[in-house]
Amino acid sequence: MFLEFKKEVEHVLKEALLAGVPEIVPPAVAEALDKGAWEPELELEESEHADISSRVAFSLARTYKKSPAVVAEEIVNHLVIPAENTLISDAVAAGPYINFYVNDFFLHKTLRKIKEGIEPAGEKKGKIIIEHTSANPDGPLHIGHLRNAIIGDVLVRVLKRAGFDVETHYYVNDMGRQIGVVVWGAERIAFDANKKADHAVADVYIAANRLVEENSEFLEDVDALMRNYEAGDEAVMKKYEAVVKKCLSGIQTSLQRLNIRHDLFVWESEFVRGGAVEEVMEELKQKGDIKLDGSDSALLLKLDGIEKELVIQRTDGTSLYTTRDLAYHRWKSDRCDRVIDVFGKDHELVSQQLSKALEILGVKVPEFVIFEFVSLPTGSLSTRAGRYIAADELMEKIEQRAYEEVDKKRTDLDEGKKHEIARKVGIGALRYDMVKVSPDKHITFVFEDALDIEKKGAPFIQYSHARACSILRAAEERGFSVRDYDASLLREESEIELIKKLSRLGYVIESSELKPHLVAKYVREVAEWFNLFYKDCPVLNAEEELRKARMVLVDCAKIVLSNALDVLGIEAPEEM
RNA sequence: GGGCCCGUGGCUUAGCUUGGAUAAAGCACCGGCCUUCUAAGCCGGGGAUCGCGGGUUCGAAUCCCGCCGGGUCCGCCA
Repeated sequence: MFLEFKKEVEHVLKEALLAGVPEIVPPAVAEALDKGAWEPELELEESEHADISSRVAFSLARTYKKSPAVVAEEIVNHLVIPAENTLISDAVAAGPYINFYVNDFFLHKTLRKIKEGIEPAGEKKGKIIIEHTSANPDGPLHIGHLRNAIIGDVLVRVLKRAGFDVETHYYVNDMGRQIGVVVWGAERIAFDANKKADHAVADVYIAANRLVEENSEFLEDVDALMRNYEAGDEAVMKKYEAVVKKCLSGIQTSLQRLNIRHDLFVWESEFVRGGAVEEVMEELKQKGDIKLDGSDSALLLKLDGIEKELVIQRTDGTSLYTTRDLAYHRWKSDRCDRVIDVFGKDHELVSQQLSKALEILGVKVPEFVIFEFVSLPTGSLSTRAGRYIAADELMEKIEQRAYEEVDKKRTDLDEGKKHEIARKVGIGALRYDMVKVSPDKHITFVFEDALDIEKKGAPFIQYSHARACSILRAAEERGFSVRDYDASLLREESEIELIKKLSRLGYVIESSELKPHLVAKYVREVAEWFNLFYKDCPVLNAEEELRKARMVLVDCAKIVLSNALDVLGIEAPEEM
């Protein structure tokens, strides 16, 4: 509803500017005005002093040669708020600011719209393909992957809500050396059948890697495997497929537990065998600034503004990761309107090279969401040094920690229920922790902090939701129902502020599309306001008419909380 | 060495795109609140030279330049 209010303010303010400005504007602007071409900058901003505020008077003050406060006053004098069917109650000049306030109709309409159901955005805005996680299939996910996966997944959810048709990809790097090592290792080391598939693969990878490092002839075996795989040798392909699929099945189990799913797993080898990589290479040779590296003739591509040339083909003629990625991006680009990649900071240069090369090919350049690294107090993550925390281990511990909490607080519940709540709270806390911070902020992962359910993260929000559910449950038990209600009875500050907060869901989704942490902040604020309302305003014990109105408000808060949590991929428990 | 990112109370952060109304939260700390819908909650308190130094501006956490500290990348790896 807030979006509608904002639009109306924009309209009204613009009309006022067009009506009020002419006498004093400079000739150039006056001329544009005559042609109807002047698009005034409204400078609207959120404000603690109003529901929305404009500081346009500041910038006009210069041309007016009057003080901002006087200008604001004059604009307000020209401001006409429609007599009816408006969401604006008032516009006042507060010094240099023009403050706009919502009216009762806005509040009523907000509740009505929420009760009718949260609309998943009216018109379709086009198709987006978003790639995230894409961890190499040589072992389980660790915390670094987790940040990628969770940011990516929240982005997917935000964009879907914003009205896009979203397809999620996991790009499977099945052609790298490390996969070759695993496949080689799988021929002589058995997978531990008692372990989760991806962990079993990691064991073999680590063991095989050690053997290969100690013995260079093994290395040649691996190279041979890689060549044969790229060439499409049937028997080798079968071996690869078995290993990669095994690992992916384990990874998918982890992702599922996190409430994340991908629509498509795209194997990079498809682009080699399907000829797409070859096509890209040929085209780059024609359109790009190509040079040969020495006599051995690896192919280098010069990219605008980037010091280092990009190697697009090895001396032996085989392809490289980046070239295959180019083919993948061209394919994606043909199938959608926007391409979004969630990459770690270490891939930033790659993303720039990718963009430049795609420009040469005339392919739509993807949008990148680059997130900074997750490190441990002991230093940066390193799989080889054994300095990492597996996602599975983390989920296990955090759920267990959540269980202890539920067990302590709800002795009345049965085990199944307690475990279910613990799962929702634990995973929710983890997801919230990963997404609440801006992607370009470096994170030091402290295990104890992540396990600390007490901090104002997901559990706090889920708790508000559970409280709302609890009131509605109790109301039902007492036979209270609401057919008609009078929203104008909601006059307490905490009631009005809560409604205003609820009205912003659509606005937040709209305005934070590539900034998932803003959604996290919003949900927390809704929960805070709900808690204030909960404290201030008894629902069940209120006089009948007021009770009905408050029940509606509780219901709306519940709806917004669960929807906003869903945008974050966090489940909303009915009780905690 | 060069590119990119980060640096806001003791700790973790929001605000920076588009400069404006007392710099906003959480954790921790101190003090209050369970005979009323779940205290995983609420209220109050102390605590910030917005890394440092210049500049632009009527006005800078926000824009520009320099510096310092941390991260990351700079493979015929992925």
